[in-house]
Amino acid sequence: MTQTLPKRDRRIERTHQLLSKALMDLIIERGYDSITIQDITDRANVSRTTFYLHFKDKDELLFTSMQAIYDGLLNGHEGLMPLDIDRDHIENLDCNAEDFEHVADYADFYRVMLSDKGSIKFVWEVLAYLTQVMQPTLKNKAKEHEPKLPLGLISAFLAGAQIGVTKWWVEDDKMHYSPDEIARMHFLIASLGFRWALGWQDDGEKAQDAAQ
Amino acid sequence: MTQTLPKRDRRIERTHQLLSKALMDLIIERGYDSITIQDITDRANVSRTTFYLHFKDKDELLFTSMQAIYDGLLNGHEGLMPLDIDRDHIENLDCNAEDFEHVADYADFYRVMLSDKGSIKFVWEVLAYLTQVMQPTLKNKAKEHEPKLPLGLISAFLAGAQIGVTKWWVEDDKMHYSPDEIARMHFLIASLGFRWALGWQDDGEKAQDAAQ
DNA sequence: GATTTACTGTACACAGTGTTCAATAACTCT
DNA sequence: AGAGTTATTGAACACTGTGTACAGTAAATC
Repeated sequence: MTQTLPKRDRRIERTHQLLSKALMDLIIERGYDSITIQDITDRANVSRTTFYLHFKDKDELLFTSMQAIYDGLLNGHEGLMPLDIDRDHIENLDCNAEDFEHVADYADFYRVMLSDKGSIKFVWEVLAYLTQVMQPTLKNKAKEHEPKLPLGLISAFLAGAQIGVTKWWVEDDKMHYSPDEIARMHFLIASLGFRWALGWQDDGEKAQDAAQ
Repeated sequence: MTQTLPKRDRRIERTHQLLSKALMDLIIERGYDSITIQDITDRANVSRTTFYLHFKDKDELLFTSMQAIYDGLLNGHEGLMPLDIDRDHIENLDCNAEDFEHVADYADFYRVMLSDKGSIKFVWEVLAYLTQVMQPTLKNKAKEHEPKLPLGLISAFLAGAQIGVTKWWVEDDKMHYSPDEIARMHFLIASLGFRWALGWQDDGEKAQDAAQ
């Protein structure tokens, strides 16, 4: 699977690592947008010319740097989610606990990137990632019953909500809750709705009537 | 209420309008980030020096320009929401139809601003706006029953979800659904959860057991 | 009509981008 | 270990955009 391509020059590997590390550190220290290429190469002890030999711009470095991390996450998801359809629905969709653990691991990074000092491309990338990751699960679920809303809308809703909750968690809640707790809470409100979250279940029928 | 302050110079009014209009048009044509001050002043037929006489930077112009629009929206919300606690819960929280109508009115603008070519500060501004707007309603609701989750988390969840749905609506759905339809769908999944949206209600108890 | 104030064009220093080039250092491969 | 390849380097360059200063002009207010 991990093909050993024409053996990459060690210098390339080193440069990539140095630049990645420098970027990540700088993001945490000062935010993304204000960082210049010069800042990155200075920190990495690499020539600015070298940077352009490898990357088109800051964004390309960022996304390349994220790739490794996200590959790991995605594999985790793919290993768990779409296949065991017969398991309990609840546990099956609850695997986003991994997402929140991942956020906890890189908390400083996400706190910045999900703030004014972050990058909009990054936010939408995360949104797209979340959407994509839940797609197979939703499709499987949809086979069992007739969905009442378009799947695209459902995944857009859930992905957006997850970003909102994540931002709240790292920013306002200061990660007071554990990854497991926040994952559980997110899962509960996502699956049962704010009606449940606010503490009343009695008038569920009313709302469903309103659906027509 | 609309206090007639020391009577603002007509030239100031005119410059503000010209710059606002130019910025909005340019955003729709080319996206936000790539626009320069020079672009704006060229389009507005105003000197670049004049720009700096009024605004610190592009962001300041953007948010000033948005203010008027959002003031109107907020007044709509405040007039409708927090006061009539005794009305049906469902209709009471369904007033975000206004939000989607507003998005429909400025669809081209939102399609850009909620894309890679948008502005991250704008996105978080909208998120904060949505959060703030639903706060009083949630607090009122919370008085009636004991909330099962922190109110901050609930509003973060709902605000994020609304942005996700809005982005999906203008971008992927190409606004095939009407504002009313999308508002209704959003409200339904928000209040009843994805479990309902996917078409099964039978195991609601299971999930609630999982809450402890 | 006098006075105040906003607008204008030009000019400047500055910061960051993206590319070129020839010299040098470090790696790979046999 | 040596030949050949390739990455890195620093200096230089043109270019774009920012933000400020200033003095002259136009257009408001009163």
